[in-house]
Amino acid sequence: MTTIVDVARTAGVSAATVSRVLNGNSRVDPQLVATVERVVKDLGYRPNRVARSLRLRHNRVWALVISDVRTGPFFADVVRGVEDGAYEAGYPMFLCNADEDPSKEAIYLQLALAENVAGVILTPSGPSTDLGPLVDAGIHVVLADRRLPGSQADSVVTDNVGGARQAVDHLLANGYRRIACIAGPPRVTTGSDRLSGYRLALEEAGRKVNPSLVRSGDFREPGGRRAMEELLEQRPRPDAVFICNNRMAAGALQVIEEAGLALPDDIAVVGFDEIVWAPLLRTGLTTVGQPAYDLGHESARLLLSRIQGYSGSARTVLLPTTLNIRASSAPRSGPLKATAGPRPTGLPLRGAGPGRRATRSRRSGGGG
Amino acid sequence: MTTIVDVARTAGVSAATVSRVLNGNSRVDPQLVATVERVVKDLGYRPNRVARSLRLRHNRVWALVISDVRTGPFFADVVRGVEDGAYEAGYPMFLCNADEDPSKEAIYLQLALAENVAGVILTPSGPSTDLGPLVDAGIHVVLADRRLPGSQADSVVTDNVGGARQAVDHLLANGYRRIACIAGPPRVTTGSDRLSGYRLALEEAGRKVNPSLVRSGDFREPGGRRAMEELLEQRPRPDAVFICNNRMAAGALQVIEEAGLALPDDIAVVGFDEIVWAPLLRTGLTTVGQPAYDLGHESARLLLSRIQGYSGSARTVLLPTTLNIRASSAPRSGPLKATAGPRPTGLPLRGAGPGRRATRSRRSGGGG
DNA sequence: CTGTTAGCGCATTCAG
DNA sequence: CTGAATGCGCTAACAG
Repeated sequence: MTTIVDVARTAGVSAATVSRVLNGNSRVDPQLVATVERVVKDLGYRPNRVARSLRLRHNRVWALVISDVRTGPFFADVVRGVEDGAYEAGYPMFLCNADEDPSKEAIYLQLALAENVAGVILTPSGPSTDLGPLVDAGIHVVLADRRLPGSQADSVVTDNVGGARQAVDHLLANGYRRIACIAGPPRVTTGSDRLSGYRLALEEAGRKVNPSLVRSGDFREPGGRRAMEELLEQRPRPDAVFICNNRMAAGALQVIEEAGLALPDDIAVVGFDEIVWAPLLRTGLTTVGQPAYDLGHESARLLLSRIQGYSGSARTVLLPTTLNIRASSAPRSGPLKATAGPRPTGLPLRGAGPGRRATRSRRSGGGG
Repeated sequence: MTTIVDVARTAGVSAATVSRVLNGNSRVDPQLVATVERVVKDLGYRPNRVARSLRLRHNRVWALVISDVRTGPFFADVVRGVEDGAYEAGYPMFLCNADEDPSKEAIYLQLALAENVAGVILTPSGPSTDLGPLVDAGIHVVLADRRLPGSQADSVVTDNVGGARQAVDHLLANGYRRIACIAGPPRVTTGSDRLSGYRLALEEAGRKVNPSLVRSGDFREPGGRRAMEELLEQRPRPDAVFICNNRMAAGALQVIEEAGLALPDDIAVVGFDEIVWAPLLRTGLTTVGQPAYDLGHESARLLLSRIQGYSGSARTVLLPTTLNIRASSAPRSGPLKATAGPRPTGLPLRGAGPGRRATRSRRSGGGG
């Protein structure tokens, strides 16, 4: 391994001079600069980042602590957004899968501390995530995807309440009345916010929330399966279901198919998170799309601005969702058993075929 | 920030002693051990990993250099497999998206060098990837997913040749005769190996490869679209297509749908990479599944064994693929225009409906 | 068993 | 403008 002193020796200068030309923040005789640069090249010298970090007392690295890269395409896209931002800014990035496990998350946050990273982008595993030690150590933190009530960190989230509300509004408008919800885990804000949106939409429409139509999954396929199985046992059966993420949707759709039910006639479905395959499904799946890549990239941008010295109060970036309407939520056909509430409005009979692929976008507050 | 000397001082011992109790590789008076451990706890002392790495002259970190986390579920699963292995072994991991770009890959490999990482798991961007500097520096390298002909590194790959051959065999057996191929980029072995498998299957069946039925994409959706558009212009049209990864399959399926063609009657399809949504597609998609997570995890295992001192010659782990048969490749119906070759065998008429979901597994050599 | 000493590779004083 | 000296926080020699 060739060090800075090797370069200094063969260039006939001191290590300090080499350091100066390498970092270019000090005046050095152009002649020496040339010599040093040539020697650096000849010897293939690469500064040792570990030594540099020790000396500088800060480490040019970020840590990204998320739940799981595998979670549908969503987190993978977020990761890529962050990685691009980190790369552009010249920071490598630790990838840490906390896996919804607070203790694993804690271990990774301690790592961030021990590595003295420049910043952390974090998807908190729950409300008890403790940012204190990081903040005390002067390590910048940006929350991505999930809020952490009570914390003072910058955060970037999608409009979960608005997106969910829009989805349920859409189902109501299309004539569905017993709308179920497969919600996420309540301890994370993506879980609770989407459920809030569902509730809000129903309440605003003057209908009350039927607790037996709300099931809570864990954002994974088996949870979606279980929840859907339970919902299908309800009598009367729900005529629609809003599913709060794509992995649960995959599980739920399998159950629906195995039960021999058809979308949307037997049951309408709207999922959360857009997927490439949505239009290619047996019945095109209506989804609430999130700008996952942007979410990651925006988090990176906020982190970078903090690292570069911005010290205003905590910023919250709210990203809009998109409702991608497909056949799985087409207007209801058949008789309406006016279950409750008003609004037996004139409803179009089965308008949208599988070919319909309208996309509406809406920017909305209310992220809470 | 509290350092080892702070601990030493308040415990009334030397820094060396603190270091010894922390690393536990030397005998220390139990009484002192207790004192030190309590002080460590009281002060919330966390050893500085950067300083430790500098002193030890090796960094307890891995670098994972892959093409793109977002590439379908495949790389995300690989990443997770690696991450789990790294976590279990107590190593954090840099995530580096080389993005099929040799120069970006080179930058990340230099980073690995400058960070003096303990090991690198790499999906080479092409044949010119240079492992030399890493090897010279004593940094262990494991190749994952793609081979690097000429290198001496351990590698973990799936049986791309065998998987592709099996897919095409399956299409042949089901009566398809003009079987097209949307191949990956030839500079990576996953691209070339799958194409080889396609060729082998045809040749073994005594049919020759029609170059106008082979298109090469870039493993992404737009490439799949373009390739499929070109293939559909061929006259006579191909009656089946083998698509070498899932993102290209998504693009290709959209084109097929837009053209108003039905699977498998107008054209049969087999894709590479299993996806959760495959059984839920309009026509269930037959896929060649790869054990992506295992691939990552196995790579981690090989890397760890090297780090722990194993120094035998290069190992190659070949992982089996699985053919997941669904409706998109159901036995051909309709007349056979005996295009060429023998084998106008008696073929069953449209056996498998959408409900069929048989799965065959086959272990096979020939990874080349 | 424990403390003292030395240095990992680098950037930054402080003199010159 | 440049070089010598200093120390980031830690562990490994070496004495004691």
